[in-house]
Amino acid sequence: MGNVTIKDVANETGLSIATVSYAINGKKNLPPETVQKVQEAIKRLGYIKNYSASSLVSNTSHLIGVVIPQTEPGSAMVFENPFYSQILSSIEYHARLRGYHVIVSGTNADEKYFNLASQRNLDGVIVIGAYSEDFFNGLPSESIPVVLVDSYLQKDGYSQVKLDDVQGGYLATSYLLEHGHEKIGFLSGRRKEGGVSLNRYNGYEKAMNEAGKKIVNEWVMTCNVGFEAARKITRKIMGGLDITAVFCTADIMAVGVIRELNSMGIRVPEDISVMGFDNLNIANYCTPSLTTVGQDIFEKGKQAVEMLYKHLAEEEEKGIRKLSGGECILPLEIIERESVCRINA
Amino acid sequence: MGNVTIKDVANETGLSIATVSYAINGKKNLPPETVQKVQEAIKRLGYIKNYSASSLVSNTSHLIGVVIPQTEPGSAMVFENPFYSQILSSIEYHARLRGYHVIVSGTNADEKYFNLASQRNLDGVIVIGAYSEDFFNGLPSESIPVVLVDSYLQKDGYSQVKLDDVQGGYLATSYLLEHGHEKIGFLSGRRKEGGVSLNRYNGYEKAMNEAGKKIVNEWVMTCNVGFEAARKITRKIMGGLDITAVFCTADIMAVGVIRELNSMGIRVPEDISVMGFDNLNIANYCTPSLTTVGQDIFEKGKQAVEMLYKHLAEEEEKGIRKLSGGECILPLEIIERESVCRINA
DNA sequence: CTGAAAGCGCTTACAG
DNA sequence: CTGAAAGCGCTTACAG
Repeated sequence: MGNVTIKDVANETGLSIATVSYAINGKKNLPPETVQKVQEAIKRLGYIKNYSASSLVSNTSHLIGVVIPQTEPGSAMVFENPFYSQILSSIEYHARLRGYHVIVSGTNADEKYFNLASQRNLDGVIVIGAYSEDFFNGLPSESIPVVLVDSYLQKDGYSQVKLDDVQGGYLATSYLLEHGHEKIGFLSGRRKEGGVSLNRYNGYEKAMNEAGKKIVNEWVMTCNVGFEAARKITRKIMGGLDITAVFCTADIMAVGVIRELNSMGIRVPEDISVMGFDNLNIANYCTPSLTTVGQDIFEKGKQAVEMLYKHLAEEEEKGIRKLSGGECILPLEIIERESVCRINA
Repeated sequence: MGNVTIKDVANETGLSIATVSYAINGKKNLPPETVQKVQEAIKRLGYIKNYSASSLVSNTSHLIGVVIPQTEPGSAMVFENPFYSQILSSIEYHARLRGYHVIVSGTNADEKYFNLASQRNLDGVIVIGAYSEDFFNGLPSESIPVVLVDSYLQKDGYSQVKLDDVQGGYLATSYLLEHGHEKIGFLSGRRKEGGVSLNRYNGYEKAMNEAGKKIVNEWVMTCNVGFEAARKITRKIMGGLDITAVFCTADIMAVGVIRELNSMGIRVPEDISVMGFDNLNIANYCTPSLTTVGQDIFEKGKQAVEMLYKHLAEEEEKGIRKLSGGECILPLEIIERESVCRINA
């Protein structure tokens, strides 16, 4: 059982528990032979540190919280969109490398998430996605580093990992324009002020304007960011539209669009070209495979962890709790596959 | 800050910390007015229980560990296969309903996972997938409930959540036979003794035997359980095989097969019918959509949590630490979509 | 270079 | 029905 304690190690070595603790944590610089004696005893006894105890006294738990949005209240977490699982796996991996464990959590609409931070003495929190302003109330903002991924909130003291979404929308649209498309649809989730969807729309608009192309109102479509919602809007609207291409701001939507166009007998890309955004695994799974704006999700998760870690290390070293509120903007690139073709205007 | 303690609540109410603790945990049955006084003070003060402290003294953390296999060592977690993210989301959700938090973790090949159980005082562990025998060494088996999901290890005292895989293989194959197929290929991961793949193979074999159909050696194919591996084996082997249908023991493989057949100009299902297993979301994403043996992943995650919870509740009530080592076998059903067609033999 | 001791915030026999 | 007190396993000034 895990009931070998620091006390047993002290007895075994003939040292005090204080010294054992110092040795374990590399605090005072003890003579190497003392440290070694302790390490040997630890191995011999199978000692394992009790984080509950150390967390209680030192106020650091080596635990980070990861929050993932819950679309349908009352249902499971939003793992319909593989984006979340992909970034979560990257976060877990990099946290582990740094010696942290990860508590994943959806959000109870009724309960304040950040209670968890106090209950568990979390060292930091990574928030993925967009939340309402009052989600962040009750967050001990000066006391715990928070990294926001893909959030459009501009909170002081919070670090951010994001994309240049305007640029992404611009890239995608330019790519379509270069391939001869002029009548280009746009499909996204709700375009909220400062949000990802609106930013990508702005990029789309910018590219269209620069190319001197008009955007027809009906080309701009909105639905939930999901596979089924995208199928539905494709069936109801997109099929009847006079467009040669559509830019979807999420791969999960683009895959839905392709799936439905296939069903309707509308050929992709011959009749309609489809462009996505994310470069998820599923972009390879559909036929035709999806040309998309690629973001590096693995890197995104890594950066989130690294930003957190930097704070934590600084805190420890200099005793600062002041957060820099840094920002990290990751690059984007076009990933060419089969869902877009060249046409002659 | 979260530094309102039980002591503050005691001061506020004029009660002792013991009584406050009793009130919070509903231990002795205190008079309702005492309990209410405490609850009011808690609300007023914004008291939040410190789990590090309670875990330290009571040896229960309200924390459960979830282990997910890591295919490529050194890379991220196996979220390539959406199965893992889907079940994880179900587990997190149901754990949360029960008041537990979830620590997700891949496995460092070098390190013993179960250290985590001691370090964090985990109340229980859910292990998803198959692991080598010595993964389980160092697990405090009598002291902490463990639920194995889709494991083929027969460990005493571990609960199991699984499928009737033989039955699943039988169902899939029978479905194909009923649709007139006789030359039916089989694609799975490595068929280890007692493992999921071998069991599904046995179901396949049984159905073929009962129908009086011979299985040709080359029809039985093996590759990694992944999209790319399935594509590759399709290109190299399956294309040249004299079969009219193939049963893949995982949707992620079936989707790879369909994708590659599409690329090769082999029509699905007209030239080759494809059958999957799992009923993941991606079964809808491909064209044609995938006919598959459906398991209820949401329910699987739920059962895993419930089995754990049952143990935990029993422990608390009767002080038993003896595990029942129960078993839960979930039902399977054919989900018809478009990737299988009827042929005339 | 090392140790005795206080204390982190809880829970839980035990006593009254 | 309620409380004083010990103790869970650590860390960390402080003293020597």
